[in-house]
Amino acid sequence: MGQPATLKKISSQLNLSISTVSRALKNHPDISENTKRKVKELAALMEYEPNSYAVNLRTNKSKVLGLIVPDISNMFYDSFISAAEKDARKCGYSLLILQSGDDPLQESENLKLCKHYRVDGIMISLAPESCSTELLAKYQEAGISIVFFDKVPAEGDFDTVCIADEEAATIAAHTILKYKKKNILALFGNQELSITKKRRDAFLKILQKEQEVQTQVQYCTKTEDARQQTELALNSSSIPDHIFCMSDEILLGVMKAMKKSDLRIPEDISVLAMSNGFIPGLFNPEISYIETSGYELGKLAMKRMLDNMDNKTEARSIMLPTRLIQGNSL
Amino acid sequence: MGQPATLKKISSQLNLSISTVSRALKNHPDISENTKRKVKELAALMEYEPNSYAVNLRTNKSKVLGLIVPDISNMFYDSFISAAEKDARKCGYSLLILQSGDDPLQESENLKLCKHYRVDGIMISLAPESCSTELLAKYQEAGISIVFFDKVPAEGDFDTVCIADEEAATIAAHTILKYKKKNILALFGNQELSITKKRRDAFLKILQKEQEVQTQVQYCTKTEDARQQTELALNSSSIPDHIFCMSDEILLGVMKAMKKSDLRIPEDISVLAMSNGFIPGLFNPEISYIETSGYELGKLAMKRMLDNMDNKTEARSIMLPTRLIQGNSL
DNA sequence: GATTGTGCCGCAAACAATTGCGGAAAGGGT
DNA sequence: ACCCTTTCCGCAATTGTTTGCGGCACAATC
Repeated sequence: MGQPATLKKISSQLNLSISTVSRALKNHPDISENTKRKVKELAALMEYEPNSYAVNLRTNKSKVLGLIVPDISNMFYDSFISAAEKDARKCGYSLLILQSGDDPLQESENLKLCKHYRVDGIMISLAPESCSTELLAKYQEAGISIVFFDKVPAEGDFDTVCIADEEAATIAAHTILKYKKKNILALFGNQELSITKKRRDAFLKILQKEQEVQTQVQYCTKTEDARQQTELALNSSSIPDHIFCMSDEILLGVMKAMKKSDLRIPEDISVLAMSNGFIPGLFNPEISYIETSGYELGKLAMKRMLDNMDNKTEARSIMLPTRLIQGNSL
Repeated sequence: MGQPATLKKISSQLNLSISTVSRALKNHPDISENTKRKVKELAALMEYEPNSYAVNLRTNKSKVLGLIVPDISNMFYDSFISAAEKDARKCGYSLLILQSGDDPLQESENLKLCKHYRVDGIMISLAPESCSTELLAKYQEAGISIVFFDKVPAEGDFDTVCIADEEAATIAAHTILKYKKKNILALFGNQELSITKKRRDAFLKILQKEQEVQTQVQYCTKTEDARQQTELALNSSSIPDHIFCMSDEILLGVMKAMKKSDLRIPEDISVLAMSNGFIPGLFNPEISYIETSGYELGKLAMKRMLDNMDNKTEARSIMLPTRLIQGNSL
């Protein structure tokens, strides 16, 4: 019992051929009920399980999907992964999860790993300055389904699933206007990312129509940057009456700076964020936010991947609708 | 170029045998330098890569490790996974990550999946009421390295890696005594878990020696439970002068309740938690905590796993030391 | 000229599962 | 007695890689 059971071992025990055992276990009509019963009994006893390597070798399918994210340890991505894993499991797929660490080099290494493990599909959120799209296009040619999510390529004919960035930013801008805010500090992330550009452009498109509204845009890649930017603004001659945060990381920095000031939310200054939902609830008052759900995006992306592998539908972009979740910060 | 390159294709192009090509690529001394050069050039051109299924089939090794956690979307586990993935990659291993959802049934299904994919090792944090230890013992017999982490089995001769729970709880208790607290509300998690028992017992062992110190113990499985318990205590006739939180989830519930009251931290009531480090920094004042680092535990567990697979050392329990991180809540 | 040695390479089996094809045995019909 | 059908099963090839063994050809030695 030490070594795992194989068809060969079962067949030699029963004085049958390997092929007969294989067919018996698969209910092939050629095999008599009597033989089937005996084979199945022994197989169960020996805890036989087909060797997945051998099966994969023949079928050239692995039932494994590659999932590449910048960092697993991240509110957004971990909920994405959590959702994706659950839905993948339901359809018999497992996930090979790899981190790029926002490094283009490591990203391409990850892709090679996916190739090496011959995954059936790859879901990827790109690193900044990624140069992996050509490689991915080649993989797609070779029959691997590719789904981009969240950080998607700006160009190319690919399957993408992402937050409805323009819509979300538009909702945010309209909400801020509704509350008659006039002096807005808008904090965005890495301005190289298309996600940042999309959100910023849609946001500004609304606000710049209003002549009496002042909007100051700043970019901050990290929480600490956001804290400093906020502190600067709060100590400036024209203190903003509203702060907009493009992400959870930025919101955290803003709130750290707010703690040090004695401005009240929302009486003196209001706050609106775009968030996965966890962080805004931690503050008092709870921060209003436009929901950008990693969990929902994970479900959507996995659905797309599974559809894709069934019936090679053509490439298209899918957006996850967003909505305003009201806290008391506005 | 559509189909992936194989030894056979290379060999037929060069009029060599498959075995010669294989040996040439592996720098076997039997093969002439001339042939090696030609083979390697064509292999590079055709982007040859050994079929991992075929290799695995022969070697019966996969270079994949199974990693089973209750939920990926969790502060502690996502930092654990992040660390584990990085270190695994360095040694040529990849991770198959599965979620049990704290469900014993799904946990055993995950284990079967690991078996099916013939992983080289399994790292697992057990679900409550798990009944997987026998199965895991069997897998270990079959040659799969098993490392338990965080939620480890109470009994059995296994490799375990976990937070030094007793030490952490002891530090917590001594810290609380140092600040002369007399009326303590101590909130613990699911009392079925050995992690809870260990922390509670070590904690109480110190505090119950002190006659003038009152300690009220409550169990709360979720954030909301913790909030309710805290609210109850704050509205009771004897308001505690200190709250101890066994975990981040509990700390969140406590702080939600605290927001509604006008008690000041640390003047009116002090707080000490056990935490991964992220949550305590979000509050004002920052909460003091005993560090229970998922990231460090991930590094430690992966090291143990890799050691284990190299030189079958005997089973042992490893503890990750902890320390007090001072905020201003005490 | 026959033997030995060396360099270079191919055959075939092994890993495990799957499957088209063919074949033996048994039964029934003429 | 012969043929045909049905039932049940095995042979062998296939997927790609690895490896022990053996073998061919050419050169060197006795």
